[in-house]
Amino acid sequence: MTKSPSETSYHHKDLRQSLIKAALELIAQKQDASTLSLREVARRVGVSNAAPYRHFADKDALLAAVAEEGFHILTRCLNSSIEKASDDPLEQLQASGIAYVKFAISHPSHYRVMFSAFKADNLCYPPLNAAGEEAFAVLMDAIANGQQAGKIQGGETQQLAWVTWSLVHGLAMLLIDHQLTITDEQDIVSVAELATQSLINGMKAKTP
Amino acid sequence: MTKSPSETSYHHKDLRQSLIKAALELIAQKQDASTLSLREVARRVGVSNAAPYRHFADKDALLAAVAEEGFHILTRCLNSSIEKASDDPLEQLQASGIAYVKFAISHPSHYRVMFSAFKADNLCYPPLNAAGEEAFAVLMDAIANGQQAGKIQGGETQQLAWVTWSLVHGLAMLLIDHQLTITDEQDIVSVAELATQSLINGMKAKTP
DNA sequence: ACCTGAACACCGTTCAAGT
DNA sequence: ACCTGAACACCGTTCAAGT
Repeated sequence: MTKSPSETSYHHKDLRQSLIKAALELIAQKQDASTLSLREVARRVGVSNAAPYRHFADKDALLAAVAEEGFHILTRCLNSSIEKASDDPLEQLQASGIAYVKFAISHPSHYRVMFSAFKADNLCYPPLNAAGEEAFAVLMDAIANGQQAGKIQGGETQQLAWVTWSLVHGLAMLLIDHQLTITDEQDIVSVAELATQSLINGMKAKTP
Repeated sequence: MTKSPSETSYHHKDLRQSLIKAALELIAQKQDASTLSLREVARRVGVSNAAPYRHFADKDALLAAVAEEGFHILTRCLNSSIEKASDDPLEQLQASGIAYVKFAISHPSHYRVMFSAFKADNLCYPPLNAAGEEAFAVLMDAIANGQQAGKIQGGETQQLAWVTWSLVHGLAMLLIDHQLTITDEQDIVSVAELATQSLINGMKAKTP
């Protein structure tokens, strides 16, 4: 009986993917992702301290891969919330904003890693950049739809999308870091509704 | 000539205050405050690794003191922006929002330390909590003034303040972390104006 | 080609010992 | 009372050496 390479303590089928998976599992268990160590990830996979360096340039590169995965999941959450909403572009925009906040509070540590890894001006991790822009594009498209339907004020679509992103990102961060005195899940959704409702109201096209 | 205690390599006049000051200086120099080490702070003050532990329980306690100082400065910035504004409560609210974002981008590392240290539900550092609430109270008062003047919709003042805080905090964080493709100082102010203008517009009392 | 073992330069933190 | 020196248990990262 010769063991297959994947069963020995030596070769792994795909150590790269195993490391990302282990990092995700450890991050999900922690309330503070900054305490995650590369050695800890290696230990969980059952590999030496140095092994990850065959697949990632450094710790940041692994976290970038983890962040990329997070943006893909976020994009799916946002798209699915829009599909579930009505045909009204304004309701779609609000639904995606609420879904955004819900995603963040459901995966707090993962969300923090996403936003400590993602830099719009940094071209070190192109797939991460693409994943981040893909998620942002959902918000931006929702606003563009509202503008084309004449329900949102015209003009700088990108700037309005930045403003919307700021609102949901800020609320998400304050909630994740326990900087608002809210704990009840329903109260969180209420504030998210008030926030998105207020901003969208303020961005509405002026009815003649 | 006997040297005074403050001049020997041994006693300091006020090592506690010197450590906070050194930490602030080091943080101001760094773009990433998470790389700040306690040993580095001790080295800059010219004291042993263990010395800080006579004045702070641990590294977090020093960072809490640094964060507290940050919230005091922020409070002064917000109040001063309101004093400079017109009598209109809505303009005062917008001015404080813009001042908030300007403070954050002027002291990015300090701002990050403030929001990684401050926890509304954590009573470990009461002075930090008080300083954080003091800054938040400026925003909340501005909104309450707008409500009393009949210019902002009535109801949950605290929730509206949370929403406003979310907007400026989110914009601040996205700017600090270079997640928006803006670098020009004037463009930043433009977005901050658009953001605060849009939200305030959406929170306005309905004119009969 | 892929991984290990051992090493280097750092941490945060503790504690006996010095003044 | 306040600080030092040395130690402990951790890191991230590198590199010769193993398979």
